[in-house]
Amino acid sequence: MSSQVLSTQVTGEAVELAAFARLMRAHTILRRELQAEVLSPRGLTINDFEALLHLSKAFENRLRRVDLVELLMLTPSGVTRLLDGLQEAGLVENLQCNDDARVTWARLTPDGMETVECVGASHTKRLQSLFGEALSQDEVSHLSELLGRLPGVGAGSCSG
Amino acid sequence: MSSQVLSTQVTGEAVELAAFARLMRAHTILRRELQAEVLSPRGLTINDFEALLHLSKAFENRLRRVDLVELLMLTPSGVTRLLDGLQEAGLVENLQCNDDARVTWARLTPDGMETVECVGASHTKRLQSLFGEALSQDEVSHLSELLGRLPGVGAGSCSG
DNA sequence: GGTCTATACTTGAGTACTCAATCAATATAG
DNA sequence: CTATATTGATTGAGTACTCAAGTATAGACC
Repeated sequence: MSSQVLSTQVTGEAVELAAFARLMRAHTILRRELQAEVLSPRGLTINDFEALLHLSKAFENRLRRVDLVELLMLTPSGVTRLLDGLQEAGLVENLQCNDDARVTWARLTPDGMETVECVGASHTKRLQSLFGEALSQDEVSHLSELLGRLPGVGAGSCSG
Repeated sequence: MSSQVLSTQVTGEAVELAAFARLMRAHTILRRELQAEVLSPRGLTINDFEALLHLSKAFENRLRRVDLVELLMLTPSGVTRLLDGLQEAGLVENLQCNDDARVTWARLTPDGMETVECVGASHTKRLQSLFGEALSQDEVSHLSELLGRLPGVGAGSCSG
């Protein structure tokens, strides 16, 4: 039992508290940066883009509402409203399901496809520069791996 | 040049993309967990609590609006509205500044002090259990350190 | 077949923010 | 001392969500 463990427990300054605070800050900083530099010019939010991205990777570029609920970590109503906006922008279209009349697919339009490719490139580039400013590629991988071990986090990711 | 680097660059599946996605997910999961289990029962949001926490650590338990803007990563208007709520709840009070008539201090009331102590304990406990489920204490420290190196993240933290 | 629960999704109301504009008090410059 | 910029804070309007409630379809049991 190291003195470090002792001191963090006695003072109440748990490492978990600092880690959480930094995670919150990192989230806000990265989100704002991407929003301002990459997404806002195209009139998209982060979740708009993430939805398009997931659709672009999905079979036949279509996904059910519930799938997006899980992938984007939104409530069903949140997804409904998100897709309302993307439909109005012509990036996504509705598609009835023959097997189950309850579900309506959200499918990427050609416009949506083009958008996700174009925006995705600068999104990734900006992200690489933000992370790369401070961390090596191995460190980014390690960060990703640690985050992925947190309960529920690994589930929705695509790789790594 | 390893094949790993090659493949990530060619496919566009950059590690940074995965790291970002996981950071987003981790943020949402932790935030919801704490909101539901710890804060909601007391009618507080995460930022409410963080504001109280920062005030409790500040000199004479008081802080200017602009200080909270920096610490909580909110806009000035966001802080105004946040403090409106905390004042109504009787956890914070306004205090005019003699040196500079533009600033109004936000100061913790005794009620606010009690709240931050009580909520802070279960907040920390829940956080330790969430992180502890998946990560060793060293790994949490490492995670925190990596996050702290991201541009702008380290600035507002309180420790190590 | 008829009931009963579960699933997919939408709607209305409310909230926690944001941005843009504004105001007042303070510092700076001539 | 006056004009101008800067800083601290608030307000109105809009947004991206949430929760609670509701509708419609699907599947399960008897």
